[in-house]
Amino acid sequence: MLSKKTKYGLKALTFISRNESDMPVRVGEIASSENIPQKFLETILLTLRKAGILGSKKGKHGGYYLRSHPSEVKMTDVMRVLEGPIAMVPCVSLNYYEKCDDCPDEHQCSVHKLMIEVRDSTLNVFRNTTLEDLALKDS
Amino acid sequence: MLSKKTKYGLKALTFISRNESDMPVRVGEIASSENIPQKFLETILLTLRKAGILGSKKGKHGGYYLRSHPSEVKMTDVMRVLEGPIAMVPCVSLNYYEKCDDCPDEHQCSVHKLMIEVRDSTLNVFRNTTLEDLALKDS
DNA sequence: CATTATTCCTATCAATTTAATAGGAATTAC
DNA sequence: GTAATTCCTATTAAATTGATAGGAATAATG
Repeated sequence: MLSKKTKYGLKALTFISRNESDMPVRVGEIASSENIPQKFLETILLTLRKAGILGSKKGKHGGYYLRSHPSEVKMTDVMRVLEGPIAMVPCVSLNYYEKCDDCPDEHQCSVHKLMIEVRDSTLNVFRNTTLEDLALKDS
Repeated sequence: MLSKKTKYGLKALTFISRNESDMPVRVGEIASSENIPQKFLETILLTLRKAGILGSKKGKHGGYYLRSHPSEVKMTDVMRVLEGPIAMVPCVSLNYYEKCDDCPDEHQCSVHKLMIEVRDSTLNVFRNTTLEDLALKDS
C-alpha cells in the first residue's frame, strides 16, 4: 500500500508543478485544494525540501516551489524520499541493501529472484516518469 | 515492503514445489529448512489452503501439497492471497476497487495515473511467473 | 484401542508504523 | 509591530504486523 504521506506528497508536487505564477505556493492553498490535512502536509513538504526537491520561502508571501523544472524531477527520487526504498525487500534494494536474516544464500532464494523482477519493472516506470508527466491534465 | 507472511509463504510454496516424493510436506520440515517460525507458518499455510492453492492431509504422515502443478500456479494468485491487492492504491485495484475519499475525479488524479502504470508493470511480472519458475535453482 | 504425529482453529500479545494533531519558534512582507 | 507564513519537534491514537499460545480434531500405526 502507498502511504498517505506519499499520496499527499505526490499530489502536492503535482499541484506545485502546475503553478504558473512566479510566487511560491502556500501549504494552506494546496491543503484545501487537494483535501489534505494541512499540518500533516506541512511535515511532508518539509521533508521534500530537506531532500532538495522543493525550495521554500518563509514569512508572509512565503511558500514552496520546485528546485528544478518538473521535467527534471524523476519519480525515482520522489518515491525514495516519500515512500523509502523502491524494492519490496531490502536484499534487492539498490540504495538500501541489507542481507536477510533467514536466507543463507540469496542467489538460491526464490523470493529474491522474483523481487528483483518486480523492482526492475517498477524502476522502469519511475525512471521514465517525471513530475511534468504527472502534471499533465487528464489520463 | 513485502510482509514476512508473504515472504515466508513464497518460500514455503517453493519448498513444496521442489518436493519430489509423493508424501505431503510437513510444516515442521519447511519451518526448519527455511528458518521460519513454525507456528506462524502454520497460519500462513492454512490461508493458502483455504484459498485453494494448497491441499492438506491431517494426522500422522499428514502435511501440505500443491493442488495444481507448479507451472499452473501464477504469482498473481499467490500474491493476492498472501499480500492482498497488487495495486498500491485501491482506486487502481482490479479486484478490490475503492474510490478515494479525497479525490473528486480520479481521471484527473496524478497519483492514479502513475499507480496504474506501476500496477500494470507489476501485473506483467506476476502474470508471467509461476511457482515452477520460482522453484528453479539459482538465479 | 492407545499412542503419536500432525493439521486446524482462534485468541491474544507486543512492537512497530502510520496518520494526524499540537503548540509554538523563527522569519519575512508590509 | 502585525500578520502570515514556514519550521521544528513532540505526542497521540489507531492500525497493522509478526509472533505465540493452547489445545481440538484427525489420521496412521501397532
